[in-house]
Amino acid sequence: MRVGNLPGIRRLPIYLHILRQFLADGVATTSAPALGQAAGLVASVVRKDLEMTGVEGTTGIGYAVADLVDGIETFLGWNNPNEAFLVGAGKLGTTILGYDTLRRQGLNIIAAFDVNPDTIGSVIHGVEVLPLGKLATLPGRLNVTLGVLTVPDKHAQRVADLMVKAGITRIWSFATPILSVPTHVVVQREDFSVGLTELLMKSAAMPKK
Amino acid sequence: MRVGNLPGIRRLPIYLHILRQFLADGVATTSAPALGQAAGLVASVVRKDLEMTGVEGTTGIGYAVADLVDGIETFLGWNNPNEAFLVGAGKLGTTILGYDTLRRQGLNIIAAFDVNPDTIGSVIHGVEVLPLGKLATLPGRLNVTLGVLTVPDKHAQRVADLMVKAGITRIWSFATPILSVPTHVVVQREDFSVGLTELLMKSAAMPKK
DNA sequence: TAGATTGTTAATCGATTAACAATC
DNA sequence: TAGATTGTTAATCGATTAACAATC
Repeated sequence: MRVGNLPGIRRLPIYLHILRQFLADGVATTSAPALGQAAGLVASVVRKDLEMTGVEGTTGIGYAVADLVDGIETFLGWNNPNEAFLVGAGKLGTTILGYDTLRRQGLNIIAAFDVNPDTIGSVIHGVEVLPLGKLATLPGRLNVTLGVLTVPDKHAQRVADLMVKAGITRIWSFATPILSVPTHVVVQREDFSVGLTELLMKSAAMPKK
Repeated sequence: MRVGNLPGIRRLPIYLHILRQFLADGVATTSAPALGQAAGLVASVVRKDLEMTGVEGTTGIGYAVADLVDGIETFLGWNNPNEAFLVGAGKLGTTILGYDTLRRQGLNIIAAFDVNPDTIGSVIHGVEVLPLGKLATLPGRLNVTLGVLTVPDKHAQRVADLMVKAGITRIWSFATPILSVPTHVVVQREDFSVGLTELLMKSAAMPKK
């Protein structure tokens, strides 16, 4: 469960955005100082981060932008998306299903589950909504171990239990409760308020202009 | 722009969730070891984090749950929400406007802006949608410096420029591009893919069961 | 008193930054 | 050759963890 250099991994998507912009602008070669400039980081940290991906630069010249884009995407697993189930096809679930970008960022939702008879059987953004009951057997049958949890808070733990029982070992949760799961299951909790809080704290620490 | 102990600040909302659960369960007193247990952290880190908030415990006993809830909320600024404008009342913007929890987490959106004639004038989850043109003067008039950016990626930079010109100094952006802004403006970029990537990396690093 | 826990200091660990030889 | 940049090592910085005296 130890992941090498998480802060560095978090910066990779940022480089990717910048590099894609470079590609679009016809820039074929870049350098650690140039990327750092664009990302607001010093060159050393950029070099260390890029080293993770295994992409090599040329001394005195820099890096090929296309190599970096490809290398980062491969390292992040973005050009080999993971099949996933989404549980809870309500408002938030629908937003996620319609968020095309995620498909290019490692996530391929192949089915959704819900308890609402009105939504069961419908197709949301190309994904069919199945009755929650089917969750028990489908992950095992299709060998899917990644689940997106977008049910209301009060059902989160109960549904998480169902997911775990069905063989889901990786849960990306958008519900607020802290879920308790067996040790072999990894939960990533998405908490909007963290980013907002960070923003408020940072601006409070800013020198008044 | 230096913020003391950002990792610690990020953990505070987690404690808060656990503590609220304790309150609901009628638990009046807790301790660093107990909180650490629930959050998956060692007691020392919990004590250090709680120290930030200024809440004091009692040697040999622990902390009063209600004190901690109040102390953390106050420290995070959650019981004194910041007035904000939202720009881009599309799908994502609508989801944010309907996300009640944020109101209890420091965000009070008082108006939204859009260019779509169909949505202008409508009221989404209690918030009126105004024409984008009004953005130029309203922040200054109402002394609002916090803005939520939920426009499509291709308009993000242009709209950010408008926000900055209007006096917004804190931008919470849900658009993917890296925005360039003057140094007195703080941008917090919300990137869904970061959490997902973290989950995939963590589970890849897990021992196979 | 015995057990538990705080607040705080010191030790450890990991990430950031600076520096520089090698090289295009 | 002169300028620039990589890859890597060493120095610095900050966060995590362990330890413990004070105290309820």
